[in-house]
Amino acid sequence: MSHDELESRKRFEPAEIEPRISQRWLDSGLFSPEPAGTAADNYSIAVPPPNVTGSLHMGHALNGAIQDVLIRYHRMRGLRTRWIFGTDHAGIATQTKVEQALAADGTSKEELGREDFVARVWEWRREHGSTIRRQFERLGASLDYRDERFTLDDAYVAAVLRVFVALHEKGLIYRDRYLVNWDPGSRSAISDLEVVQQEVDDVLYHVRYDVEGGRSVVVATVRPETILADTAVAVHPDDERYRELVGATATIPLVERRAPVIADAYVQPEFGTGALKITPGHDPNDFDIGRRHGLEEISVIGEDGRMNEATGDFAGLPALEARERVVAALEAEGRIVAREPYRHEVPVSHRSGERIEPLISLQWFMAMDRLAEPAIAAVRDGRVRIHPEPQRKVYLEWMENIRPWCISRQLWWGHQLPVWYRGEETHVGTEPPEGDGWTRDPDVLDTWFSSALWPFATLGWPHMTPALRAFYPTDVLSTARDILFLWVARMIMMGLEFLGQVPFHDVYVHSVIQAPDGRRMSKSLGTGIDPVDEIERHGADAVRFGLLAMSSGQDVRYSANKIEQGQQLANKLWNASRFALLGVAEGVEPAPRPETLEDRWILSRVQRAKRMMADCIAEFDFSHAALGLYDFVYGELCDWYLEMVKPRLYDEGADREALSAHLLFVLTETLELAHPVIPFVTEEIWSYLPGAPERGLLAGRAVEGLEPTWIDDDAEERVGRAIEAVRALRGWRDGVGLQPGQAVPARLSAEGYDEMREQVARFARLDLDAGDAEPVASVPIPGGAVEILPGGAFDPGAADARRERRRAEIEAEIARSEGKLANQGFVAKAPEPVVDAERAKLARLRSELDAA
RNA sequence: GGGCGGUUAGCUCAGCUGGCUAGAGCGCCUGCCUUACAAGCAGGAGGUCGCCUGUUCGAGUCAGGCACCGCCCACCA
Repeated sequence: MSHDELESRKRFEPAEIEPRISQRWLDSGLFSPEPAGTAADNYSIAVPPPNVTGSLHMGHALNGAIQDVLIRYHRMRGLRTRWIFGTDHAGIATQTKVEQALAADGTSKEELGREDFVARVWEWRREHGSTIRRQFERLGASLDYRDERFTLDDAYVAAVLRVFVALHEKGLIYRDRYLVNWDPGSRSAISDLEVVQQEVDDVLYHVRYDVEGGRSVVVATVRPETILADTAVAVHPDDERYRELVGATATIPLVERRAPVIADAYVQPEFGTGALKITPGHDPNDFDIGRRHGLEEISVIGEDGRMNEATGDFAGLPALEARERVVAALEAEGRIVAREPYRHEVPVSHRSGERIEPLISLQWFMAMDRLAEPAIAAVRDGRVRIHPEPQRKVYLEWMENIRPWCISRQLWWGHQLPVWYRGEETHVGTEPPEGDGWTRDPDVLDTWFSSALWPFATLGWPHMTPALRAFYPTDVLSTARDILFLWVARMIMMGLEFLGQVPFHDVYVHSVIQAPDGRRMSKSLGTGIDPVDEIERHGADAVRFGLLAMSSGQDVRYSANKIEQGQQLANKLWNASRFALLGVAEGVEPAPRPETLEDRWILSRVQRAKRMMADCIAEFDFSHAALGLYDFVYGELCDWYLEMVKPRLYDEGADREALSAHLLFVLTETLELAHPVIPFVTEEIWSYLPGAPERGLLAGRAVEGLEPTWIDDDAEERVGRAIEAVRALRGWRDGVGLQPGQAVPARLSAEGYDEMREQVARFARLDLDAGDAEPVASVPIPGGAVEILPGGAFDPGAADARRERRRAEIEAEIARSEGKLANQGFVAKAPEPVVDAERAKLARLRSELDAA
């Protein structure tokens, strides 16, 4: 780490530095603390486990940056900190991916058989499962990579089965024939949450059914093929038109089935014909109506999406083809009364994109209401805080209307149900039953079932391990909004049920990053931006900073220039550090040794910045944390303090020891402040600080909180005033055409510049020892003015014009202020401090006008 | 259909419990290669805060309505 090397590295080059720093962190073991103590003393976060076959997208990168800020910040507060890492087996997603690979090889999972197929998926995981881990490393995420978990680890499987069996014993998990969302794409049932609505154009057919006594009724439907499964016709109880028909028997066309005309308030008299065909076997509403009226539940469409053997001539046809044939047959009988184009929303599988086929199926369900109750209470009473606030309401709303969860999936990749059958017997247990002739239920559990156990199954539950004691409950759960119900709510329920404690104290729901044009970022739309590419281009610090800076309580558009801003910050800090490190006296260690007003000022400003950071982190306000850091580094440290310090630092004759110590101290505090946001550049700079090798990694440093005695209002006021004066003077100089380098003879006639006189003169290039000639111009500054003396080569016309413009502005503002103060309502009703402030402002403006 | 959020400079966004002469970054204009950084420095232009009503001494900030935009939830054939 030689002086020369530092001298030559004029830019921060993330590509060459980051891998090295990353390796040092990994080798240090810092991210893998020994479990000790209890969760109350420690800090932990369980990462939302990415899909094992996945790769890093913007959501991961943002969430990674957020969690890493929290983790690094708390680790640097000296807490034993663990960020639990692992991946999710992601049932459908992974199975689909491997199936596609098999198809490309000209084979299929059926050809392989279940056992070989599952072996293939494990192989796939060995090959592709570490991508996302390496990508998180590149981001600088200080996850515990040494203790990686997978939701199909043996121990994890044991936890899942135990939970299943326990809930079954409590009667909360049960098997039922029920209408489920059947996804013909993955050929599995899926849960309500995996269904999305999609708008399609359909035809609404009006079909005439015969009713006994030579009467008839016309119903409207978009799915004529389900007529074959109709078991009733329903009308509204108050519908005068059909009053006579209620209780009569209708005949279902084509199948000639006798079916009652029933009255049910669900029917909307205004829609269509006001009469509704009832198909309990293939429609969720009809299913409910059917159960209310004790109707038969007939299935005509099978799990393959084709008409089943009960449909006679139609058997074997895909439902859509059957529709045309059914319509043709109805047409032949003259039963199609009308057809109208109809645009509506239909349920579609989120996974496969195929249209959901509601059908009755024997599946396993979990009753949710009893589990939801304590999970609602935990959020209501604040044991779990959800940020930002609106999400809390969304959570409660959903939980209060929770419905049973279909947990069985007809897949091969996942946790196979711990259920065995033999004839009429059913055995549910963590161990297979005794005796012969048992077959295990082939179904696996919904992936989210195992994810629900994540915060404790990763820590060794059901055993009370040191890790579980040390890190459960975790502190924060940070996630995207789309899995608040799918995952977060279920973790709270399971945590409370099995551990008796909430799984985390705070839930932070972060922004969704949209494409720059406001559309969703997605591969298929071509709107995705790969965070790894961005890391390569700009560095991990830049990407972290940028994502944090653009995040907020709501969705945001991706902003490339925030990433660039982050890169600039890293580079700025790097160069500011070079300046300090190359300029300080040899052999001096960092220590607070303020000698001058500006030394006190910067010390005070650093404390303010630390307070800002602490507040922002406590409020999950990451964009202000990042931008506040930027402001401090640019607007205070670099623009002013480093510039103010230069003459002293460059004065070879002076004793620079105190200044050097203080400068290094300020740098140290800045690095500590910045590290959670931009860990790489700060760690790199840290390694150059005198005495750094003995102090180890910055990432592992336990940092003091802010020191309140260093907050110095007096220094802030005085230096602040000098800064304002310099700005005014620079603006004036520029406005009157003075060359930047040219000194101007001037006289300072303003209050409060005792210690700052020389600095102001230097920054504004004033020659303050220019005698006592009559001034030719005057520049107002706080507390008075700077009078410009003859001899400066400036444009007097421009100066006058500028002065006039300024005077006009001030006069306008004075008029406004006077008007306000003349208003009796204002003086009488506004709070006293506000009125006083207004009076002070008016006085200030008047003196400014005098000076101008 | 219900709920939530947004609409502030050319762009992306800040503006907490009402007191603002409305800010930042980028972009733009002007001037500077000033011995940390030209991926830099200094200065500057640029906004009737979506629209309408109201509350108030005072509204970007609060209330009501309207108009767009986005998201979530929901079983109208």
